[in-house]
Amino acid sequence: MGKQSCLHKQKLKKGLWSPEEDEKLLKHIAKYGHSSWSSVPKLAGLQRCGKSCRLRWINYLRPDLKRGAFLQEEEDLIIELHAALGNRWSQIAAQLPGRTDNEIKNLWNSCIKKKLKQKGIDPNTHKPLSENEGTEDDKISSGTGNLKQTELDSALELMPGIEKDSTMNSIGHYSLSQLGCCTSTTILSGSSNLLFWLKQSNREFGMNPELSCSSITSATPSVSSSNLYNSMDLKAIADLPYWEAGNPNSSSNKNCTSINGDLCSWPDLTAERGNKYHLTGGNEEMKWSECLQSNLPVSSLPHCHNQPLHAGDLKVETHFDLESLNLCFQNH
DNA sequence: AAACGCTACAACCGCGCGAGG
DNA sequence: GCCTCGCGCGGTTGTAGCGTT
Repeated sequence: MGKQSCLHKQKLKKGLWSPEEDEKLLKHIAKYGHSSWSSVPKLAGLQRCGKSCRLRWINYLRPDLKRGAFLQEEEDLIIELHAALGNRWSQIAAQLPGRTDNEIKNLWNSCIKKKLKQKGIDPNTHKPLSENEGTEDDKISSGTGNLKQTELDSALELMPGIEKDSTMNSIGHYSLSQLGCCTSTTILSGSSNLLFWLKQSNREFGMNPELSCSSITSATPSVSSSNLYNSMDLKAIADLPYWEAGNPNSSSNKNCTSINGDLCSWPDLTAERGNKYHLTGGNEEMKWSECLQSNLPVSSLPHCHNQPLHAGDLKVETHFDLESLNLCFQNH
């Protein structure tokens, strides 16, 4: 039997919140904060459960909420993020400042789904409705919040020099959203190499220094919003020879990607790749979508320093060989 | 004016997970 | 290792408001 609803524990009020209740909750949180939601109703003098108070605060009363209709740009971003993340509403919401997961979920179910269907696009797969077969079977069953196999396959298509092997599976898809700029981290199980790549869809570049892993010790590799990309073509950071997993802080092997404290670095592959994967850019303007489709040497691509990033501008996917990742965590 | 249907939004519910005892 | 508790997430249901008949 599942847990009982908090409303069963005692006679608590359900349904819509009155202005008086809102005021009580607002006053209480303004004065004392909400360190423990379970104690909020009692202290605030509300006949509600803590869960209900939390929901009311997050979805309605929070001062940083953006009210009003969604902009077209926001809808576009939601569709884009949903294609990458699926129904991970909280992760999607984290990319839209002032919007709640509930709000986005409602918009999706009541509006966006319908619009996509009208355009002949399956809202679940983001593919034309006619191509919709076997999607359930494509899902990978292990791990947390997995990519669909089809998503993994299409992502791997973006990886120059990477050939998918039969043991390569997505086992986890973790949010970087709390960091503001990036959307996801994926951990690959069974892949032989440590892989990084960045893809951005339909937006121009604007990013700057240094990929950084700021929470490697918490088993959720992530990218700091404050120090991002040294050069734009992170898709080139792929298919590295191996990762010096046993000693991530060592700089002895310059050909390895390494994690050194908060800094994640990668080798200049110029020599090995005949300039194809050179990580420093040129001065030309180019859209990322064009980069992905081009075979241009990366060195001819723009090098954008100190340009502002906006939520949703980037999709960063960081792929780790699981075994190496575990070793890394042990070493921290 | 009343009944009905539709839509968008608010709120609830069950579950999983992690922390702490 | 087990249990309890609190939190957060995603799915689902409830409800208010509006338009149509």
